[in-house]
Order: sequence, then structure tokens, then C-alpha cells
Amino acid sequence: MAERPLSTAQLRLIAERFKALAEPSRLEILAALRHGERTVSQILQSTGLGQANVSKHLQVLYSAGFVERRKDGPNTWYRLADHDVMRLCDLMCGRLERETSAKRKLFAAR
Amino acid sequence: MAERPLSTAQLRLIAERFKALAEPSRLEILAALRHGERTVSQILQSTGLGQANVSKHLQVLYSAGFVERRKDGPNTWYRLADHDVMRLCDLMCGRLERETSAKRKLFAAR
DNA sequence: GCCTGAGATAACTATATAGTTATATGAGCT
DNA sequence: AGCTCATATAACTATATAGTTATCTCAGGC
Repeated sequence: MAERPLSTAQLRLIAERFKALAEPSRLEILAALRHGERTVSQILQSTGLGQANVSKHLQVLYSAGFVERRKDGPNTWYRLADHDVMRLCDLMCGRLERETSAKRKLFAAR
Repeated sequence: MAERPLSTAQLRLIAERFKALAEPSRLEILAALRHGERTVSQILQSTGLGQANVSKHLQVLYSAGFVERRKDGPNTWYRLADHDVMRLCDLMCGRLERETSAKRKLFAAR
């Protein structure tokens, strides 16, 4: 797939999706959602990030289609949109582990 | 894998890798390398980007471990570092296609 | 209606970086 | 050595955005 040359508009869309994953705070939020649905307050607690900040990050992840959400009274519950989200992260983690284990640095604790 | 919570340093490294893929120009460069090794000049031609600009983008891709390079006289030949690079892009393209085909927009030419 | 708690949004500051222009490095040729 | 071509780097400008503070919206309870 994707053998046909991509248009400029398509490249911009794809880059935009990668950009959503290109922030440590957003990756931390995704990690917090790895094991199930969470409210914003719960995410605040587990990440220690500021409220307005998390709210903005969640909008970015939502716009990029990486998370879905559901209102429940005053709460908003967020969850991962699908398996691919974590597959992408795991692929990147795997690359990094292989790269750094080859250098025996940072991941040295095996 | 990656079930253990990631450290802040690890999250920053992973985000940095995603950031390298978060630019349309860099994705275009990777696409130009999809079918084999290319010199910087060849990349300039197929992308139409500026020389200094491409050179900088290639440094970013190289630092992130997505491309490898080889000097040959006055030329520098660049190539994709491994299959995962394009697997990452294809995964993201696949997400996007599914998303937009569901909305019948932009990829509407099936 | 009024209050409170959850979350979203606005406005601002500080930092990062894409793209450009100009310059530097370095290989090969004469 | 001097010239040329290929690439890398420096310096600069303009734009984007992460994080913060303050404010707004809205649901539920009184």
C-alpha cells in the first residue's frame, strides 16, 4: 500500500498525525490510557501535568484520532481509539531499544 | 513489551523520534528513498526542496536513526536504515486512509 | 436561583524549528 | 595551486506550540 506518490496535502495530514505523538507529555497521557478508560482528573493525577495543559493535549490527540471520548455527567472519559495507537508507540520503542542496547546506554538495565 | 512505565528520559527520546517523522518535507524525503539509495542532489530533484533545507532534514533523519549514509567522492548517498521506517509510515497512512474513507474525503479517489 | 466541581477555552510568554541566504568544507580535476 | 561541483553549516527570520494563569461552560446538588 501507499506505493502511489503521496500528495502534498496527504503528506501534511500524515505529518500532523506523527506530530501528535511527538510530545513526551502526550505519550505519557497515552500510556495512562493503555489499560483502560480514564477521566481527565485521573489523567491529571497519574501524570502530574497541569489541568489546562492536559486538556489541550487531549484535544490534539482527539483531533488526530488517537483517542475517543465520552461524556458522563460532569466527567469526560477518554480511551485509546484502537490498537494501532500503541502498535505505533511499541514499534518506536522497539527501534529505540535495539538502537540503544547496541550502544548499551540508558536502557542498560536490560 | 514496554509494559514497564517509561521514564521521562525515555519518553523524550521516543517523542524525538516521532518528531523526526512529523514534517511533510521529511516524509517526502523518506518517500524518495523508498526504492533505494539516493544522493542529496537526486533528492533535491525529486522533492524540489532547497539544498540547505534538505541537508538539515537529512541530519535530523540521520540523528533519529531513520536513514544511513555513505560518502562516495564528493557525493553522499542516503538510504533507509531499515524496514521499520516505512512500516511506521504505512501504519500511519493506513490509519489515515481508514479514517478518511469513513468520511469519504481527500482520499475519495478510493 | 446559587454554589461547587469537572473540564474546556483564551490570552500570554518562552522556546523550538522550517526555510532562506550566505559561507565553509572537501573531493576531484587540470 | 586554483577551479568546480556536492554537501554541510552558520546566521537569521518567521511561525508554531508547550506550558501557565485566568476565565468560561455546564452538570448536579441544595
